[in-house]
Amino acid sequence: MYENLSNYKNLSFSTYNKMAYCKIQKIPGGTQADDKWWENLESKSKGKKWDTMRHNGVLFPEPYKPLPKNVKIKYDKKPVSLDSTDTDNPLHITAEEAAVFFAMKIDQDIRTEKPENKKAINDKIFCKNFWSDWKKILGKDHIIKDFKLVDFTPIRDYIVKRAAKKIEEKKAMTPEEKAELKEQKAATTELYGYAVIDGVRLGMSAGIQPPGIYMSHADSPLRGRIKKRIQPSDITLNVSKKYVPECKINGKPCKWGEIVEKKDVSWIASYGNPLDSKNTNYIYLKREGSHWVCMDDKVKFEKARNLGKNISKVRKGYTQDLDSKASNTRQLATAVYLLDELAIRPGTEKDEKTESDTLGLTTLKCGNLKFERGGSVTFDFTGKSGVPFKKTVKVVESVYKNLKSLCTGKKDSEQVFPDINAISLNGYLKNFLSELTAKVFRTYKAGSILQNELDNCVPKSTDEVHEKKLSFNKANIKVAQALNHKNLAAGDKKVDKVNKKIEELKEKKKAAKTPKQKASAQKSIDVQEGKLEEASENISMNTSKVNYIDSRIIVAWCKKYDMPIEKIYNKNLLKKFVWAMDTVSTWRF
DNA sequence: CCCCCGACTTGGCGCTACGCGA
DNA sequence: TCGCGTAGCGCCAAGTCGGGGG
Repeated sequence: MYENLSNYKNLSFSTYNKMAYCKIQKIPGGTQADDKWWENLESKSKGKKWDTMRHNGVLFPEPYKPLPKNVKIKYDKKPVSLDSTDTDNPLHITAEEAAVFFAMKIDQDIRTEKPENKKAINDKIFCKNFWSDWKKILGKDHIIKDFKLVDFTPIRDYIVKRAAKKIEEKKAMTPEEKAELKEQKAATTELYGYAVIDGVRLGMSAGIQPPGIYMSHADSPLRGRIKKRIQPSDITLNVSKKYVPECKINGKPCKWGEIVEKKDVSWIASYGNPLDSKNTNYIYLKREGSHWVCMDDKVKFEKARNLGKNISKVRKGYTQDLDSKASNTRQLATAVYLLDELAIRPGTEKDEKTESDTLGLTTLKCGNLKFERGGSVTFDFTGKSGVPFKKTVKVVESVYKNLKSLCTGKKDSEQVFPDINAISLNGYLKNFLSELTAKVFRTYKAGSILQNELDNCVPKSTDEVHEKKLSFNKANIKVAQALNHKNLAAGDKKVDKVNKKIEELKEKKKAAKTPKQKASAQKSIDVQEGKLEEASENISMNTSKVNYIDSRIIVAWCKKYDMPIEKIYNKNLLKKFVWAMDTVSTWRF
């Protein structure tokens, strides 16, 4: 598996990088990264990211395979055949294919809502949006006129059965067949899984989004709309002009939409979002293998650290403004106080016609605030991706007074901060610290909480690895709580499950005959109990680990207490944070 | 000058490979 | 060896924010 962290002690950033990446970078057209390559990387003139970029283009999804002729939807209880070959419409999808998409969603829950009443088929907007797109594919003379009379269950039942059969077939495969399948996959990865940047091969994921139905994470007014099938002519490739790859779809030659050579960006290909071509989708290097992401991460954490160094100055600044005579300034200062205190996202403005009405700091409405006795305020709103945010905090007197006056005489649906937005908030923050933006507060919060928790967490040298891991998790949970990262799908079942397991393990411990068995049972109990808090609040630690926690804090702690870092970071995270591995044990956020 | 959108980060969750206990 | 549960990986949705362009 992974070598122990101690092997990497005192390696420089570039040396470690080379160890991680260069061993595997032998491909036609790509040489191994040498010192010069890494030096160039750091010294590239501003805005320029690469000199040569080479890749084999993008990978299109499989074409649609028609259903057997006897599998049909029912319209008004009678079987109806749908066209399965004509894709001559703006979505490039056959009428039957669209029906298959819908049939596979009818039992699915709309995310964020209670499952019992929120099957997609019962969601009026979901159905209305699908119907309006499907109607266009069917054409206006089609016999299907009333969506309510369409029964998709025959297709659903067929697809479910087919999927089950496929699993059985896979199980029944001989080792040789399995090996061949694996080889095929590897061959595709070999061809489409890498880009060569300035002569160095790096992982990319070349897959174009397949067509389907747009499933919003929250309550987007566009949920249920059909996402079109992307055509080669929709694709813009970013590639060195002398290395433009051949365009092929299902083995047939085709033509790329556009070829560009934009050296100031890191994307490899782009195309209009399949739902709404005003937005752009991108193909990038894999996050964990991208040297650009590595370097940007480092910059991001340094910004957060800089906020930490200057936090008293920043606090002093906005505290003064809390009592400013100008209403605008008071609003800004109050918002920054909340940013600092609660690490809420800034809340950029949204288009209510096409986007969910999830909220952030500057878009909060008076109905989201409740003024409690004793100077506390409860914040209750739905945030990014439909995650509920509900916290009660005691605020300083000026903030309480400001918030109260901002909400007095206003309807619940009116904005708490009518005169500010994310842009003006960021502009205001620049007064205190250049390069400071609202989201930096979240990164700063994550770093400072983890550093604090780990400072107070001093494992005994006799502790086993799993005990150290538990201590670490406790600290990580604190961070995830602060950032309100949750896993809603698990519901309440998770806690019950953990509790049940603990009971079982206790029984097992009682029944244990040898001290060794007893100890092993206790270890399992510890692990489960460690999960209890996480489960009870549906906390998800992953997002903070991937995006918010400065890996240097973790590396330093691991070195200090001889904790193998691979117990905290998986393979990909080890790669993503490769730049931090030479951090010394005394390093602090 | 301002606003829209380009480019990138951040987010939850479904799927699957894999490891563990029976 | 087999079935089962789970971590983790990849997918794609949903944010942030600065600067290009009208």
